[in-house]
Amino acid sequence: MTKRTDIGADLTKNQSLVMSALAGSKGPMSAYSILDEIRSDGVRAPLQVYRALDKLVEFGLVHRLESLNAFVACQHPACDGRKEKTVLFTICETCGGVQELVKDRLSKAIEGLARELEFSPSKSTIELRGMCSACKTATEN
Amino acid sequence: MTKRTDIGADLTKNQSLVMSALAGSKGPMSAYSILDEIRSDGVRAPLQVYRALDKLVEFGLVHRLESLNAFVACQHPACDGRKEKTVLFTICETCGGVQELVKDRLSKAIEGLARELEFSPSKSTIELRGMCSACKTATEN
DNA sequence: ATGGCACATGTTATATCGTAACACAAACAC
DNA sequence: GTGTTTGTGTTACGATATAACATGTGCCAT
Ligand SMILES: [Zn+2]
Ligand SMILES: [Zn+2]
Ligand SMILES: [Zn+2]
Ligand SMILES: [Zn+2]
Repeated sequence: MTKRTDIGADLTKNQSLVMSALAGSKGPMSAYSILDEIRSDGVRAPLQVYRALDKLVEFGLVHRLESLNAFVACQHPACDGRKEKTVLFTICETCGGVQELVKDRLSKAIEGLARELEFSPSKSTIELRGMCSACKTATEN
Repeated sequence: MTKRTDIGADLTKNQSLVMSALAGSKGPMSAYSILDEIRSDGVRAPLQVYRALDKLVEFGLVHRLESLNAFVACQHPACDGRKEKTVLFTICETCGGVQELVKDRLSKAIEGLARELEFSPSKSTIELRGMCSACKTATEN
């Protein structure tokens, strides 16, 4: 009961439930809001959700947004699996929308910096908070 | 009792206490560990610490590390005041050391990306977790 | 087959991080 | 003085995350 090479395939029961909740959500979800969604499926305790999230993050199917204490389903085809890439998130504080990006120039800049500092990153967090283009045009009414 | 144009000058009592605790610490501190440090000075409740931290962050004297839920005194002369620059933190998971950097290449990459996406950032969070050079050489014994 | 192992699960209790709501005091503007 | 802003103090609570312990389930080496 494990393989996971296909997106969403062969997850355990709790992992599937958490994944579905996230995949069905427009924006990021907190662990507790995920729990509320899947209580009806028999999940009762926060720990069950956190454990599933840990695995999903490890698999690269879910990302944690540190500045929100929340989680999103991976939107980026290039994350495919646990390959460590430098991912950036934009988070619109008006509509709550999150966009996930991998940009070569940015990755290069980070890698170069790490080399220069002789710092070995195991994980990078890059989050931009602000206003997305859609909300901006909506405000200019 | 406010001016703050000089580092650390003219902070309120609670702000000074929090600032001193942070300045005297080698690494980042959680709000509650700051509270423990300054209980002896008459600060009793978390809210007093959080309020002081909010102001200190606003002044640019303190930064919040989102991936740690903790705070550090600003190490970077160029942060001088509340000027919004793109700051990056390296966080060593072995020794707990934090380094704060402002790098032009990185700032440019972020700015370019934001322009390209028509995203208007109000705040950026860039944190690299990993192992610092000192801990690496210490491990290669 | 059976005992051992790895891994997922279930459950209770607790730790840690952060804020709402209300009251009061000091500084300042007019 | 009176109103306004800003900092403060206190209680209570909400939100996020983990410790500790017990159970179940598939796998597989002996
Ligand atoms: Zn992704
Ligand atoms: Zn938006
Ligand atoms: Zn700084
Ligand atoms: Zn180190």
